Amino acid sequence: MPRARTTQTRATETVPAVADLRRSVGLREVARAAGVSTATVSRAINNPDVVSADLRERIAGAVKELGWVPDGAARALSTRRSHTIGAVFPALSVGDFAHATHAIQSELSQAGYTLLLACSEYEPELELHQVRKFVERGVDGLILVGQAHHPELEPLLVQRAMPFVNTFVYDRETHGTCIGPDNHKALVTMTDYLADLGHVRFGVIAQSTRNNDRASARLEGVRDALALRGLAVRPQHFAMGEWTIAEGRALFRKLMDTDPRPTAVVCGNAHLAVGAVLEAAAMGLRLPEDLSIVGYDDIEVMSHLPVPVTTVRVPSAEIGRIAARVLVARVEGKDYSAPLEAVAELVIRASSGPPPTP
Amino acid sequence: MPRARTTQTRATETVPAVADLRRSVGLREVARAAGVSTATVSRAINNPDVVSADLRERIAGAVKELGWVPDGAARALSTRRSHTIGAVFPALSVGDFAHATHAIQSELSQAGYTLLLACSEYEPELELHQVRKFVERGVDGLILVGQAHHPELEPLLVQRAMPFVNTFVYDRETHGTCIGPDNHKALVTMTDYLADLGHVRFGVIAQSTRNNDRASARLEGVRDALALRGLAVRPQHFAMGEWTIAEGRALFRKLMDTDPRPTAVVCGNAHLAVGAVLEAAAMGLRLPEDLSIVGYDDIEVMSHLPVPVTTVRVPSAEIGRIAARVLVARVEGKDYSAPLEAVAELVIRASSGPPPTP
DNA sequence: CCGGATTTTGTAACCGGTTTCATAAAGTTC
DNA sequence: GAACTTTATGAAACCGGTTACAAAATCCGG
Repeated sequence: MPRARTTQTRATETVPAVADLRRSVGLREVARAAGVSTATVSRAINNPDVVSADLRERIAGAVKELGWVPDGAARALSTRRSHTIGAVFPALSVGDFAHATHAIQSELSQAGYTLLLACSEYEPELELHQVRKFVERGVDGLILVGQAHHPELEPLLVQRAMPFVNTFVYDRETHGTCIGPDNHKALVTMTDYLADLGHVRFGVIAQSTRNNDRASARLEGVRDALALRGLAVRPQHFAMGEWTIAEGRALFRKLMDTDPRPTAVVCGNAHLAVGAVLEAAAMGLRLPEDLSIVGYDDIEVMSHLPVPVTTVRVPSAEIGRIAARVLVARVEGKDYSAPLEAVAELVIRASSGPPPTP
Repeated sequence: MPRARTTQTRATETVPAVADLRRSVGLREVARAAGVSTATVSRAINNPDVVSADLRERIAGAVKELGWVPDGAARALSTRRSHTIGAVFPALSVGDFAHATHAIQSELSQAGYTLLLACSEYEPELELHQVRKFVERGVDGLILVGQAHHPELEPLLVQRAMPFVNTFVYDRETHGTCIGPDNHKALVTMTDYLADLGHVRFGVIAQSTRNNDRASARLEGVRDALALRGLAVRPQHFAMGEWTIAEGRALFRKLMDTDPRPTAVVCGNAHLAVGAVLEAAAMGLRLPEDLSIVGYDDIEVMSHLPVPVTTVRVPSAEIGRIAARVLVARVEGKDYSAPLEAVAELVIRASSGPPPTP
């Protein structure tokens, strides 16, 4: 900014103005400027009440004047606290996780913490690697997704007494370390709802359950609920693939290419459901008269499609928020009790109804 | 490990076996165990070639045995490098940003860096705050979005010689510090395309341009392109709001509630476009016979709607990847030249065509 | 105005790595 | 084998804060 009066004087001296640029100001400099010891400056920052108002003011002045910014690394080294929380998600661009990330970040930021983010790409090996990196970075706690981790993961954390929470899962067995919906129960509920409407021939379009205990649990939910009624999904009515709209369309088409067709199709996630519903429309099938389609996770478009889609609403943001709070509390030794099971609500819309009467 | 021969002797002394649990192992311990100095251990880790194979092996053994993990804070303090990059996005759950985040993270991780993530909620004040926090945390570089920042932001970074890049914008003037599409140009192209089809009455549905120079630039693009042909958007054909599908529907309805109606509606982002298209369908309008609707940003659902939507494809992931690479290169003093302008490609689908012949 | 309790402040030892510089060991050359 | 490089190691200073402990200043009742 200060374009200065360069040409003003007769270019006699070469200005050594840039002088102090290199030597960054530290606590020592501030202390000297304020005429106190470094200990006092440190106290004035972290524990103002124990410093006399007089000095506190002088120090504040010096800090501002020198534009001092405390060095996080030094502080972390000294206090053994980085005020940093690491989160490892399987993917970052998936709606749920993106919303959770946002909530976590915002909650942490408010509590004076910073979020370190990494991605495991649904690979336990990579998850372990990322966690290890975070431990090296000195995070104060960790947020993970799911309960099924690499076998070395838990020992690593337990050994270092590193606080962590598993999100997007809930299970009475491990209450206290997990925060999320009960995936199994959610799909039992959904399946019961459909079965109660009279459906008997169920189809399932699922995302890969590889390294994904949430998806597995959901699948099991459908199976278990059906089994209780003596029903099962026929092999040709079951399809598994990626979690894209395109895949949803393709798999749905495959399911419809059978005889008899299923009368209710349960989709393992939102994108698959959107794909299935759009493909059904393209095929000229009427929902719910000809068949019912339901999804999992309530992204905005679900309720706006020509036929709004019945689904399970997962409060991702809330899960993130609670995870962050619980973790921060644990790190700081306070205790914060919150409901750890996130209720996954069944949202019934027009895409589901009684099976067609033959 | 050395569970020792505790019960060997007759349980005389109370075993202080748990002893070393608390005292975490540090470089010193490793050095002692390997019978070398700390300097050598440090070198064995960071600069293996200068250490003899013999010692290197002994040290590796000690490290593994003691389960030592280097302390990032100490290292950061000593090297003045945190191997950490901060990114501040206006929002995290928006598709573009989520994809970019993912790409950045993955790229950084590969280069041995960790991503710190924060969110500005489209508030310059908050952005500044987050950036400040990151500076304190000692990040090596910063990734921002847009070019319009809080006035104190750039000075803060420049003063500390902190490398940074602005993403999702491109502008010849500031080449070198920005990576993204030329938002203005993209919408000029789009508008020209529509005008060339014969459209004259344009409608615009835009997201708020408050603190969003990308959205503003896009809007200007439409205006400028039209002005070149002596055209302008009538006030009643212009609507602005949030960036949700619901809002898109509402605003579209409002635009259609005019006489004469626009024959081409340009939407400022993907969600608004999806909403507009779905509302058009609900209103029984045929695309593109009755009118054309186009969007910005190509999310998957755009191509799967009953009438696939013409839009501009923004390579968010690529933007993130390049940003990460450029920044890392800059931090490490290498130079890495990459195309900084991300081409925003016009994707023409069924939702646009010539205006109806009256 | 004194002795003891209380509050403020300073000194210096950490935190756990990296790195400079000196020294010891090994290798080269003639 | 002496003189000179080159290479491998160690001792100790340093990065920039925090904090235990001691010393100094202030307050207080009697």
